[in-house]
Amino acid sequence: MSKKLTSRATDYSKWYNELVVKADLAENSGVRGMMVIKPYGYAIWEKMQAELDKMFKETGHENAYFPLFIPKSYFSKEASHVDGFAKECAVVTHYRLKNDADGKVIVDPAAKLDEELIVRPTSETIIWDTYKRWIESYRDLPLLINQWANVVRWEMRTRLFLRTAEFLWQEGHTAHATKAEALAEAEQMHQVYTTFAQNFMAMPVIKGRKTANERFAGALETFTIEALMQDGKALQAGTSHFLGQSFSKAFDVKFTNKEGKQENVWATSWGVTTRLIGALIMTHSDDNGLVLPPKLAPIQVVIVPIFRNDEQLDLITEKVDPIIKALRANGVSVKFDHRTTHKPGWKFAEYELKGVPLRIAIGPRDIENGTVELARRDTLSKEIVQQDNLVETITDLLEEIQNTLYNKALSFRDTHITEVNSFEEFKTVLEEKGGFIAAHWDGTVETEHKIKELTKATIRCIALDSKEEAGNCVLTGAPSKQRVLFAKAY
RNA sequence: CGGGGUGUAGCGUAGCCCGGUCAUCGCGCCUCGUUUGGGACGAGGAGGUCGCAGGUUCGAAUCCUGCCACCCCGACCA
Repeated sequence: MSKKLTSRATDYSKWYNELVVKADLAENSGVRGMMVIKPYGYAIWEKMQAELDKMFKETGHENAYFPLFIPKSYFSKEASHVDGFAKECAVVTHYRLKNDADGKVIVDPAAKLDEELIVRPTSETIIWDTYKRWIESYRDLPLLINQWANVVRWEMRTRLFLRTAEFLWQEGHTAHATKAEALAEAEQMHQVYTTFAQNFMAMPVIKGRKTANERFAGALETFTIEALMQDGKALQAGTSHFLGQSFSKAFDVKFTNKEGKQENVWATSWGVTTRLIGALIMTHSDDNGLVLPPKLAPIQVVIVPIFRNDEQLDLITEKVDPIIKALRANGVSVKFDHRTTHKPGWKFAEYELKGVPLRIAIGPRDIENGTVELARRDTLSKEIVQQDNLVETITDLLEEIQNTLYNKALSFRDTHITEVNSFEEFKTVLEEKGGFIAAHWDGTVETEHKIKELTKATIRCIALDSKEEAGNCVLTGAPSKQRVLFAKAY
């Protein structure tokens, strides 16, 4: 991890390689697009998990775990659902290997499963099969459950972090007595994701609804948060679905209401994935590497001592120890990198690459003057500050960096939402500027498809805060009541 | 699955068109010394079935055939 990076901020593969390696599997495996997440990248995911999990618990949810394998027959119970996932499923057909006559390992044909098992691409089916047995009365509702898990979707084409064959995620699956309550739940989780993206990832997002065409397979309404990457492409960062009664009907999940009558429950599901790591990278990175918002940085402050011999290091360590203790007491994660195997300049570059928000350098000069050198990752600026009040200086700065990153991303995003009123303008803005395009749309799937075909842009969402405004569809000229947001997306 | 491209040391690569001291260079790794406030320098060293299998040839990383893997662009998608 010491290669000098000279690529543009939008050449994300460079930083991915610092965080992950692609799986190096056996020849002929046919397994592609898998990723190994290295410890530093996984630490970022763990921070995300911790913060999200806290928010889920605060909104009344509990964690549970359901099986990795789902019997094939479960998928056929909800028609639109199987349509959505059938083309990208990994299927288990056997449960044993053996050696053949030549000593080669083969699949034992005698160990064929009667019913194939599907490696979950999402867990709706197996969870609703379980809920059927858990829900009897209105007293069992609402059922508010989340699962942290891995899922597999055999995509034809993969992209590191954004679309890998296996990815980590959380999936919430809830059951409610009324339609209104389920809808409120879907909206609530939409807000949780929005808050997480903005407050923790320092990533502004647009809250919106998906068009019928872009909805989750089986959903009546899909709420989305859409983010904008530095290269002008949009990224769907999280979705929350109002599933109506489609799954409760497909899996026959009924409860007895207060009047003693049987009713189907109302459902939601919602999820975010390791794609968020990609989103984080693509929102804030610069040519020196990652830039992490302090609230998700595994290391918030790194201390690099500058010394020529053991005596100097001892002296520095003596000064630094109470600083580290004080910082940790204030909830700041600190790393003191006193390795002798690397020089200070090497360490500076290394922690910049890793996106550590603040760096303290301390050497003989500082010992003499009672100072340290404090460097910010977001602005790459350095200043000499007094050791007194250092903890306060740092906690303030971390907050400022968090805000600076958000505001920078927000102003980039806001200057990349363009209103257009003709198809010519639509194409020009899309090609030359990128970002979101706010345009009128006649509300038909046909137009949606046609625009995608002509420009590769899709409707990212109908923003919740978009105001009613009479206009004409940018493609067909048919009347429209509001603008929707188009973009090229990952 | 269609269209394009690539496979040479841990990583990145030169060489391929025009077969023959061509297995090149950089990074990384190991040893010793000098260094240490922005990715140090010198000297020495280790590391290769040139993707795999055939074929042509006195001779193949180089030419031919087949296969495999990976990357990019499409269809699909968080």
